[in-house]
Amino acid sequence: MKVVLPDKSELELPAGATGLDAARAIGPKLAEQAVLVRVDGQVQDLRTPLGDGDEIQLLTTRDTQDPDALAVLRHSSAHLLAEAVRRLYPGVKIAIGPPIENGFYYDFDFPEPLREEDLERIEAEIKREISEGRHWERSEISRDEAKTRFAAEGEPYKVELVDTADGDISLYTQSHDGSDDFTDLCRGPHLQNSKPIKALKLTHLAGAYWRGDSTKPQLTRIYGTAFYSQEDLDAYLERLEEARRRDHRRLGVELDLFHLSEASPGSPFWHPKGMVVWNELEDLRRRENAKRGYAEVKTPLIYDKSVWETSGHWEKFRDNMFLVAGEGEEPHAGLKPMNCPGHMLLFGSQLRSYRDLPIRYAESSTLHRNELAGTLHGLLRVRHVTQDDAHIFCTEEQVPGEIDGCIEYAKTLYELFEVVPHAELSTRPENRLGSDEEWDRAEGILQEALERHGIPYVIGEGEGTFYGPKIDLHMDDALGRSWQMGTIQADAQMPKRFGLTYMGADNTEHTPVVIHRALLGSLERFVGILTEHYAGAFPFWLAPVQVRVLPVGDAHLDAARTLVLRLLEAGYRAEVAEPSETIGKRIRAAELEKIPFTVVYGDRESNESLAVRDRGGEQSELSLASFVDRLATL
RNA sequence: GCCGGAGUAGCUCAGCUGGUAGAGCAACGCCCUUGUAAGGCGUAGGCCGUCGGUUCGAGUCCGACCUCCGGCUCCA
Repeated sequence: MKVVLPDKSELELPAGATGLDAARAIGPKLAEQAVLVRVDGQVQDLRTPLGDGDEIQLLTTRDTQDPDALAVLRHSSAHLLAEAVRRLYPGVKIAIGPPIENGFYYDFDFPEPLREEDLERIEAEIKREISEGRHWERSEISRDEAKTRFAAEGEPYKVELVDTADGDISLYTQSHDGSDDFTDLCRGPHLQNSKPIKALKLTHLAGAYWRGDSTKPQLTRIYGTAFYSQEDLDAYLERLEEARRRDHRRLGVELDLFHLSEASPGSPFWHPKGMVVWNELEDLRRRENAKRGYAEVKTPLIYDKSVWETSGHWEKFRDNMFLVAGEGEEPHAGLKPMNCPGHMLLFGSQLRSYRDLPIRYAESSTLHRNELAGTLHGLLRVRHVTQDDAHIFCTEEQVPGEIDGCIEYAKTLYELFEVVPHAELSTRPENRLGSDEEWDRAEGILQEALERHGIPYVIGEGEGTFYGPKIDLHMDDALGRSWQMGTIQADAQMPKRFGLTYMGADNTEHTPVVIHRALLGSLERFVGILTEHYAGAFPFWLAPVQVRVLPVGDAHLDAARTLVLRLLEAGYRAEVAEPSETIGKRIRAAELEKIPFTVVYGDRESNESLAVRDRGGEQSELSLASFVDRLATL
C-alpha cells in the first residue's frame, strides 16, 4: 500500500504497516524520535495500522511546541503518575487521566485523603520511573476480557469506563526490561518510551467528581505538566508568574481600584479610581445605546414571590436567589438576579401596538445572585452583578434583524478594547421551559445569525438558560481560564408566561419575542478581565489618573497646580504629586500606578515647553497646547 | 456546596520542636529642595481570621465556624 507524506511524495509500505513502520522506512533517526502520527489531520498512535492512501505526518520529539505532540507526552506522563501512585498507595483505585491544556491530570480514589506534601514523593517516584525507563505497548482486547481484567484488579472505575466506551477497547502497557509495570485502559496515543519526557512537575491537587457528576463520589485529582525540555517547563512557570502579576485581584489592590471583604463576600467595594473605570464603561454603554434606539429604564430590586413564580425563577433559579422573609416566615419575595421580569412587567403595563415594536429597554441596575461560596472569584464571579443589560421586545419577523443589530453592536464594543472574544452557541439545558419545537426554532435563529456574520463558534451543549438558547461571548483571564462575558438570548417563554401581547396589523393580539442581551456582560467581570488584559495599564480614556504633574521643588508647586487646572479644564483627569519626595521616587510611583503621562515641571519648563514622560519611559518636550492636542487623539 | 491548601502590621512575608511578635515596603514626622523607576534619620502601627478546647502558659497543639486561594460541581 501507499501513504502520502506532507511533501505529497508517496511511500510504499507493506499492508498493515503502522506509523512507526513508515518512520523506519524513512530513516532510523526519525523512527527513534517519532512520537505520533497525524493521519488525514487526526492524531493516531504510532502502533496503529495505516490505511492505503492515508496522508500522514510524523511528529517527533523536535515538535516541542506542537499541541498534539505535547498532549501525547503528557498523556504518557499521566500513566507514569498512575503507576507511581499505585505503587506508593496500595488500595488506591484509578479512574481517568487525560492530557489537558498545559498539562495533564489523573483522578484517583484514595483510601486515605492525600495531602499536598505527598506530591513530592509521588513526583520523585515518577522521576525514578523515567530514569529507569518505560516503553509503551498497545494491545486491543475484547470488552469482556477488559472487564474481567479490571474487575480482577479491583478497579471499578475502569470497569465502568469499559462499559460506556464506544468503539474498540485498547490497553497500554508500560514496562522496562521485560517487567510489566502498569497497564491502563486507554485510547492513546502514547509515546514509544519515556525518554522524551525531559521535564515533569506535579503542580496541584484538587477534588473532582467522578464523571463530572456531583451526585457521584468525589475523587482526588492530581495535576501535573510535562515538556520536551527543561527550558520549556521553566518558560511555562515563568508565564504563570507573569499571569500572577496580571491578576486583577492583586492589581485591584495595588492600583486602588476596589477591594473585597468578608463583610459581604462576592460584593466588591469600588474605590474612587475603580469608579472612574466603571463610569467610563457606563458612559460608553449609555452613549452607544442611545445611538441604537435603546431607552434606559429602571425597575425594582425586590419583587413579590408571585412574579418569580410567573417567570419560572422560583422553580428554576431559586437556589441562586436571595430571598426575603419575615421572622419565622416562608420567603415571600426575592431580590432580582436578572432584569427580565421587571422589563416584562414594564412592557405589560400598557397596551402595545405592532407600530411600537421593537421596544428596547436598557438597564444596568444591581442584580444579586447567591452564588455558591466555593465559586466566588474576585471580580470575575461575584454575587453583586451589574450587567449592561437590555431586553428587546419585537415581532417574530424582527428577531433576525435585532439579533444582527446586537452582534454588530458587540463587535463595535469589543473592537474598542482590541480584544476578540470567542463565541459559543449555548443550547437547551435539561432544566428548561418550553417545547422542543420552540427550542429548535430559537436555536436555529441564533445559529443562522452567527453564520450570517461569519463568526466562528463552538456549541455549548446544554448550556443555555432555562428560558432560551444563547450566543455567548467568552474571554480568557490571565491564566487562560475562560469567562462568559456578553450574551444574546432568544426567548419565547417569558413573554408568554407574563401574558404579554401587542396588537398586530391584523387587529388580533400577538405575543412578542424577547431578546435578552448584555454585550459586555457583567461590568464587574468586564473590569476584572480588562485589568488582566491590560495588566493594569488601562488605555488613556479608561485610566483613573491620566496625567500626573511633578513639580521639581516647592518653587514650582503653583505652576504645577495651574497646569493641572488647565488639564482638568480640557477634560482630563490630572493631579499634582507634591514635592515631598524626590523626582525619582515620584516617577517610580507613577510608573507602578501605570499612569499614562507624567509631566516633570521645574525651572526649565513653561507652558511652551513641558517635559512629558509616557508609561513606557519615553520622554518628549512639547508645549501645553500640543500636549492637549495629543491627548485629544487618544 | 464538595476536595485540598491558607489566614501574623495597609502590602509582601519571617516567627524551629508551645514561653508572651519581627523585617522590608507603604504611612506619619523631621532633615534634604529634588531633573525622569526607591535620598537620610526617626515615629507609630498587630484581639496572630472568629469562637471554643488542651496546657502553668497557645501565633504555634485540637475542634467548629468564617473568609480567601487552586480545582470540581454550578453558573448569567
